[in-house]
Amino acid sequence: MLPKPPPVGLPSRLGLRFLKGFLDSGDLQHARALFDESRHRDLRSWTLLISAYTKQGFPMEGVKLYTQLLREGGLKPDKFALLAAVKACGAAADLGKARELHGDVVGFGLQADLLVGNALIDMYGKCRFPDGARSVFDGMPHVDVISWTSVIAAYVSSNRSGEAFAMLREMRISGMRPNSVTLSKVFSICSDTKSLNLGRELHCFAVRNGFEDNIFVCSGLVDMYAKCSSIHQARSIFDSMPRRDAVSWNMMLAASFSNGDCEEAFKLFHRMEAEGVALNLASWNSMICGCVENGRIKQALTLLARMQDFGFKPNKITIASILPACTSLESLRAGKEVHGYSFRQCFMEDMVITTSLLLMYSKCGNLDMSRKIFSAMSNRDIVAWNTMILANSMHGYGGEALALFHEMQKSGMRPNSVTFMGALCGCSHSNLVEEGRKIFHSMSSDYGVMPDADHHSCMVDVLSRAGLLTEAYEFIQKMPLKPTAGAWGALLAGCRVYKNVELGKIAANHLFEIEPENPGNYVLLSNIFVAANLWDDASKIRKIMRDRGIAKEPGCSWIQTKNRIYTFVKGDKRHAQSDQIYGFLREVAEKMRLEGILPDTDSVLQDVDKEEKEELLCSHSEKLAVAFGILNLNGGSSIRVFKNLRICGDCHNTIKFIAMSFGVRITVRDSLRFHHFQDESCSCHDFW
DNA sequence: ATAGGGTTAG
Repeated sequence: MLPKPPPVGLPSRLGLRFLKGFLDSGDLQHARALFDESRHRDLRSWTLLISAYTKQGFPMEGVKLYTQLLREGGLKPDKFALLAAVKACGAAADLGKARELHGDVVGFGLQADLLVGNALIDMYGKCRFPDGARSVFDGMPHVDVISWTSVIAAYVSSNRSGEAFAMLREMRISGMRPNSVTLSKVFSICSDTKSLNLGRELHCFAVRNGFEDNIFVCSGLVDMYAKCSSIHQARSIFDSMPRRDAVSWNMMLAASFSNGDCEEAFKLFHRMEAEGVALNLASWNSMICGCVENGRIKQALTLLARMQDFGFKPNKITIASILPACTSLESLRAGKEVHGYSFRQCFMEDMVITTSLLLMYSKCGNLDMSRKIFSAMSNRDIVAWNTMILANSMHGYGGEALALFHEMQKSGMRPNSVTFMGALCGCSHSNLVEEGRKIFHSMSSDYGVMPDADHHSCMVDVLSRAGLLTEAYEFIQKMPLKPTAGAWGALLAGCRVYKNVELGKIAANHLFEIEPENPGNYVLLSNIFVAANLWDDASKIRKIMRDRGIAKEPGCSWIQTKNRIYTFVKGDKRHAQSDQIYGFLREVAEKMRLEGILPDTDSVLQDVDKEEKEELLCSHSEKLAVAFGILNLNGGSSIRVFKNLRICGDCHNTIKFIAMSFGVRITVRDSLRFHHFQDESCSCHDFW
């Protein structure tokens, strides 16, 4: 099937034919090997290979190849080689290289060429440098629709909509008629800024100018209306289109998903298949991504398998869409598989993918792997930094989170609102009160980022966890925004830890108003009463819960060993190893007693006697899962347990004891954070 | 040779 590699040193004409053969069959690796071996590389081979790298999604390689051509080729790049390099550079979005290439074009005297000029404009636009695009445009002796459109597109992609519209006006004044591409570019301004009215105006403009039946324009309109949350308009345009291609269908798929209507999306997808629309990779990706966004993880995975049955190979977009699914499943196994695939496909240069991997590993409990990936990243954007900061905070490494926060700024990155969430969250989990205060106040004064409700809640958390409950309460009262459930919830949780009944009641009453259905708040308040021996108040709360039909969310823990996930609820006896598990836990409890570690019975809801309480504690789901993990270690040295609620104090003590006496590293992810038990301590320093 | 699908907080 494939052309055999020719012997080294073939005349260049023949070598080129073989090179083309490899490239046509998409075999970049063989093409490159042939190219590297060949003695007579002509300009055409260089150009072909650069374009091929760009087309296959590895533009950086294309740019490198161009640099190599200049350095060692002994050949002078012609117009087509430059065009290929400019395209590669645009796809790589490398502004530094873009400027160099611009210089080369001028050096070779090609800046007046229409094709080259347009390519330069496009390149600068993709590098998010519209001023560069504009200066190329202004220097061109002749421009066409493509030049105008590309400048407008450059402004659009940098969110400079004012200038984009100004250019559109100038274009019309100059007598140049916008074409369908121009229009669809301008539509995306409305999509991004959600300006429905502007979109409607442009829609009218399109109709007046005879673009009503244009497939490009209509697809753009579908997308624009959908993004402006006007799904009905989007649908009616889609339905009235005289012709539709895969892109129009894909737009409508995405529109349905973003409207939360998965059923409709699947209906459309099946209609595509039935009507013989050529499904492409983007169609599958839209389906997978849409399912993940709407929490339909299983369906997303099924689609991933099915698309491969149909002969489609997952690309970077597929991987970036499926990784959040692995993350939300907390499936380290699936995540690792995707990591391996990404590595083999050379996707690890892609920041979106590496950032997703960072998050996947940290949410699955493997922070070390996140750190490895992060330190291997050659480029880091704001999202990558934010994710790494947050990962450290989640795992209780507030000091590291703050170190990253400062390192990020040293590297010239400006923190945004998400950055501050991560940093503050790190402060609250690691008891860094002074640092938290400083950061919170610096937000508006030094960085011009207005703290939103979540930042405020996080700050309440910082104060409450440190036991500064009065200050936390005052902070809430002085908030310029209406305190959310998050703020009161943080205070209430602090009141439970520090046994403050008065403030606890205040916080709880606010929460009962804001979210009357949330059982957690009732349970917390009841726990506070129990700890203070206020049994009557505690039972009143339980009565209110009964009357309102609110049930405590059952605690549930799970652990993965080999290929299965084992789930445990409180008092679970369904497992084959049940007897062993309870026996193990009784032994541990006895050993702890001998060492003078007493059971922490504060978190038992019922007013029962002490022995019963201890019995109840012994059957908590997280203990069962940990015991199961230890019994099934099979020579392993670490276990990972997940829990849907917060870990209880007694379980925390017990698991710490188990980790120490068995020399095992135990990770427990509860509803708030990660706990890493190793030797005789937990990464949370008993502070959560 | 200029449309479409992707990553972070709660």
